[in-house]
Amino acid sequence: MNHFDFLISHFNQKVKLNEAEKELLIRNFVPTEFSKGEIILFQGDVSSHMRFIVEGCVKTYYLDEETKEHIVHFGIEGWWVNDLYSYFTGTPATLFIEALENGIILQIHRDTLDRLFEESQQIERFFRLKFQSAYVAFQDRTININSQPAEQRYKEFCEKYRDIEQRVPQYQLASYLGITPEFLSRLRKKKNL
Amino acid sequence: MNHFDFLISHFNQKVKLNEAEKELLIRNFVPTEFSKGEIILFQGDVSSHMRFIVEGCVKTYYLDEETKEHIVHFGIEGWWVNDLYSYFTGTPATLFIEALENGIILQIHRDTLDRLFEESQQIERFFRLKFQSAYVAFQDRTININSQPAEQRYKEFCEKYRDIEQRVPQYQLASYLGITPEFLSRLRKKKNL
DNA sequence: CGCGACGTTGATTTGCCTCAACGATTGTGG
DNA sequence: CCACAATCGTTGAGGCAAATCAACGTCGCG
Repeated sequence: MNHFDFLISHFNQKVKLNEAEKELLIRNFVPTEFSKGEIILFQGDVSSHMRFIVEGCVKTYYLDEETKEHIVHFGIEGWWVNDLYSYFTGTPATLFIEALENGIILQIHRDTLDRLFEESQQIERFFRLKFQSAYVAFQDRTININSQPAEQRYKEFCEKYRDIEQRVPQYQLASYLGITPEFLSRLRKKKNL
Repeated sequence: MNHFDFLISHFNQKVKLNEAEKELLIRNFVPTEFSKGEIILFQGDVSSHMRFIVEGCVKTYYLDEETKEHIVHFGIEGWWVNDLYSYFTGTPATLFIEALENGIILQIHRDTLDRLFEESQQIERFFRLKFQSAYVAFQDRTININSQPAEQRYKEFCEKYRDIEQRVPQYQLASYLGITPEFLSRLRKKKNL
């Protein structure tokens, strides 16, 4: 499947696009390759694109006191990645986005996307629905973090994102879960007995 | 100011409504009174309305193992309150919404609102923008919880929501901050020395 | 007045962190 | 193809933030 077919079928899971709208997407989303270790968005830069992962794996994180890495999200094929805060407000990003594998994203500039919204309510609707789910996922996560001990959170992550758990190093998973690599190691040990 | 003027000026902070659109809001939002202690949304029910607080103060929370209360949000005049997860997906709510004071909300049924979206792109846009900010606020909060100790979180809450801090009992604030009332008490004591 | 809701305080426990050291694996240049 | 470094996971000892449990003071209210 080519990149745009993937993008379009992704849209069609939420809304119904006509041919003209498909054309709009094809003409305005730009494919970009990235390689392992490459930083796609820098903290401090303004994020002015929406980015859809066609292939590969990325992490989104921020630095604590300029040193310690806190992972906020992972992303793989079929996910959108961004510092939405920066994208929406035009302020400098607090998050980095970095490639964990080689891959390809489709991206579109905010100005272009806003123009598409004027031309197609279906496209605007898609993003409304998308932001809704993103919100819901975050609410879920916040509830989870506050009410579950680390062990439970780890277990649920494995069930929910087996595909991601396999692809990222353990210390980064620990960072996502909000614990130290050492502690995660102890949890895993206990579990396997 | 009457309820609808308040609602309309709230919309106009984000989009530009014409007279017909204002009429749509006035005709389709329904004012409802609630009194202190009343439960506006029950866990287990499906949330099928968007709710805008015109007056009063509410808390949104869930129960942990059917016993312990975890507060997710507070809300006062000018805020929207909901279990968006339930609203978006039509599944039973995980959250309760309960009044901390007497007050009034304006509410609209999901089916009605979806119909308004068909009639007015401005109204749909307003909600897209609204969900964007809601998302951003949640991201901010998640980052905050993971990287700051309780003391710092308390301090920031007081600065940011002085109006709320004054209106809710201390043990509920503790719940929102993710700490025990006892520990919050110790923090406050330390602070005042 | 007396009861229940709320805040405070002390003693103890615990979940998770920090620091430090040590294998195992991978990759890279000589 | 080996040697060495770097990267990653594991293990142990000790420490700290915050929880738990229990008791007590203080309001406001029926």
